[in-house]
Amino acid sequence: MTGAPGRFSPDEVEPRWIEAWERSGALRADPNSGRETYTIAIPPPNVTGSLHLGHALNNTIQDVLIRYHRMAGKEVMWICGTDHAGIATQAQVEKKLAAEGQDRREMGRDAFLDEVWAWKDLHGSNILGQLRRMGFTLDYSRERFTMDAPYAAAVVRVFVDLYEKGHIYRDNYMVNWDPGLGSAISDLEDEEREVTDTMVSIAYPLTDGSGELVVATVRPETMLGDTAVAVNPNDERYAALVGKTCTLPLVGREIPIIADEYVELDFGTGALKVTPAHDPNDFEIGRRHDLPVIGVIGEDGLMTAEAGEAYVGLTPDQCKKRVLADLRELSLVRDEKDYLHTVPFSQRSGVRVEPLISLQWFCDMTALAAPAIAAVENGDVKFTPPHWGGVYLRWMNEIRPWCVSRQLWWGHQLPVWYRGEEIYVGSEAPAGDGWERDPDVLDTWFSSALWPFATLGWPEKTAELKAFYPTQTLSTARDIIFLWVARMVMMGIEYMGEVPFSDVYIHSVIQAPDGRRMSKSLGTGIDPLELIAEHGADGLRFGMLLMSSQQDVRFSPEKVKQGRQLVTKLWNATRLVAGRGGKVGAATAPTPATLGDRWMASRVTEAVAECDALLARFEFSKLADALYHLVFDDFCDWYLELLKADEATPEVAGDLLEQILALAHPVMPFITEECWSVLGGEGLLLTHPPARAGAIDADAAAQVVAVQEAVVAMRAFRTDLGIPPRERLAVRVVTENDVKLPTAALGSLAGVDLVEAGGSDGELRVIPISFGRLEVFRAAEEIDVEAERARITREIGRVEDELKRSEGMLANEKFVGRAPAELVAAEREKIARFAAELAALKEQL
RNA sequence: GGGCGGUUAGCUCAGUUGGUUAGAGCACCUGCUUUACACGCAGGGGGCCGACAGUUCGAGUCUGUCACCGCCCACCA
Repeated sequence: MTGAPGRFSPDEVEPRWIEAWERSGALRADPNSGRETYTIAIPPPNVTGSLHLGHALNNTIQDVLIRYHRMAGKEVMWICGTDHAGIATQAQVEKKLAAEGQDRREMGRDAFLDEVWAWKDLHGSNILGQLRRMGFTLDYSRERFTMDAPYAAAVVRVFVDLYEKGHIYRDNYMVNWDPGLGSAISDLEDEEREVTDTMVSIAYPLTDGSGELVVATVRPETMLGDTAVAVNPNDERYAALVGKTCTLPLVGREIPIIADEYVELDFGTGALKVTPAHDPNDFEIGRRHDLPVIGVIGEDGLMTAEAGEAYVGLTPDQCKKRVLADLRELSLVRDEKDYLHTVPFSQRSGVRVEPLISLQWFCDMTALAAPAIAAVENGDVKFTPPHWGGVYLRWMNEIRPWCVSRQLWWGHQLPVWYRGEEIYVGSEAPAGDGWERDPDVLDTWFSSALWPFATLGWPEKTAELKAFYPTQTLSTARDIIFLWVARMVMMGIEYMGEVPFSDVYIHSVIQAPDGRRMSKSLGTGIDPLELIAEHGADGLRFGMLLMSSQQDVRFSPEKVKQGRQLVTKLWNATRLVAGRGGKVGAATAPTPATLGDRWMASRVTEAVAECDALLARFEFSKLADALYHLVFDDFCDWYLELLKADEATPEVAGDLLEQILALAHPVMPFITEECWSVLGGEGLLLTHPPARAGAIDADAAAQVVAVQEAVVAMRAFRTDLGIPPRERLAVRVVTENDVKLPTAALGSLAGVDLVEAGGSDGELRVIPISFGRLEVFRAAEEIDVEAERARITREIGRVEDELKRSEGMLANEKFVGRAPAELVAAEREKIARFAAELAALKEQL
């Protein structure tokens, strides 16, 4: 045994079992076993990342499912691996280089990529080590990485294929440009922040000298790229101006005044300056009216030569000030006021997103989306909780082209070559001289989208692919439903002809205890490794499950502590059972003979059914709660007390504990494995058959419930009257309605001596119970009259309240007339019982 | 602006198809060195279930309105 008496040291015990599980070979999936398979593909963590609470929760959920199905005899495969995480990883390495005074542009692409690979080799095993420490039984022997050669080949193949099918194309389009990163980012990678800008009204003189048109803008610097002014076609104020031109101040360009429905009549001045190069809406207006596109902000985030000599090279902010000063000098500023609005910032670099027109590669998603929409509508893919299916469908039904190119170096370089105006897309460089490969790489999510089948060897027809695709369950947080889940469904259907998973479980997001998001940068992060050090991996796993929910929850360390306490409890229960000769691994289940054994066996049966049902519905917090109460309340508080009183047998106790350990193993693999071995278990609980469900023994259950009620009533009686727990009391049991009260059990659990009628000395006190009464005989001098009066008075008050409530209900004619008859009858019965109790109580006063 | 989720004990959360007496853990109070466990055992206090209105014999549960919190989508310059 390990640790001080009553304690259990996870730090000493847990690492041993991790080794044993891996050594056993049970984590390696066998595609040829012929057994029914159960597969989960892990959401691949960032290769250089480290474990956070999101991983702890999500992977605990997956490990519970994996272990549960493994014990159930399935061939399980938990696909293991990591993601190259283009932007995040590149940023980490660039930061490190910057600290050393280096810059990737100076060192060149090849040297930089060498650095990233070196970084990956150094930090790449970190997170997998941490996942191991949590006890997660991934198939580590088949670890995959999204940049491994075979995986990369699959990525290229898909890109080329989508290009050949006409879904992938190159286009000038407005993208979210991240000037900090120097790359386009997808519209899923920005976030809104509130900003107070100045809304400026600027007068644009009409070219014919007949007046001016005042436009309102928060970005005066972009006026340098204006190619029109738009008004609403129904705006009577400006109707006469449509078709005329005005002269763009500072630039002198003559630009048309056009009518477009997009312009709001009642916002600003009702006249909108149109800058197709720098605003998504203006870009659309420009396309509709065939306006020229003049880019005045470059990909470096600075003003271009197109902005004019006076402004080139300035930042947009500097330019804004200069433009405003120049306009004021010309007396063209008509109004300035503060304006609070939200604008997009890059989640990646934190810099304000600059909408720019840029030549990028896109993937049209409409064709791919159609079957993926159907798959959710017809239930091939089922979301839990279900409303996320609706969220998925709303997004899919309005899906937009996906900008798949990123101006990064770390990632899958586009399989695209250029020679002059020629474009070649293929897995190898085309023949001939002068071809240059596109330097851009693919959005990381492009490769992630292939995860469920590329990890299994696709496009080769591997045994693994045949055995383990499609997978069964995908567990993830909601923030990547669009980025990842939807795209996996689309790609899975396109390339495998089948959805990649049948269930998507969306778990809650764990917030910081104060309700803010958990993040390192906010300082609200909590390190799972510290929690493991303090409470063990089992405690953390249990705590995370208890916190898991359908809604977001705040992290509460008490839940982890609760898990730790359950670990300790199991450990101590095991010591007791082992100390009395209980063992596991009986060839045939011992027959429960005593009442205690029969009852507990029945309870275990119920618990097994309950846990099966909860797992099938992904109700993990209820699963953890059910295990907790099974162990604490039923097994320890009642059953082991019955065992001590010889109302249960060690043989059965060992067997029932075995079932409980098997039931709890998916949740708390370490402690259950340890207890199992202490109790003489052969082999590993890891591959043990699941907890056995026997029969429900209603008779035993009824008797134990009766004992429990009587024991609790006795204990309360003692407490109220200040009778020490050790003082034996003489009690006579009187039951009604043929209820059999197992008196031996009652005597030992309540610490009383049972006596027969009339034979006892002392004063009689009556404790009412639902099926009769307990009569307590005590010597007059031992009775604390004050305490007794207080107790009885309190009881009378309680019963009177009940009586009043019941009578009130029955006095209501409508209730009696319309409520179901059995409810009314039940209420009448209650009245009779309360009245009898009340009378008995009053007699004692 | 649209959509989704939430608001239950001091704290973190459960509450099945509406049934009248709303649960758990932690925290709190009172006992207890009961021979597995003080990371324990026993007993106990604590809630007008966000507000208002409605449906119903009966509402934490159903309907509507409102308030506040969170998230997603769209992004009126």
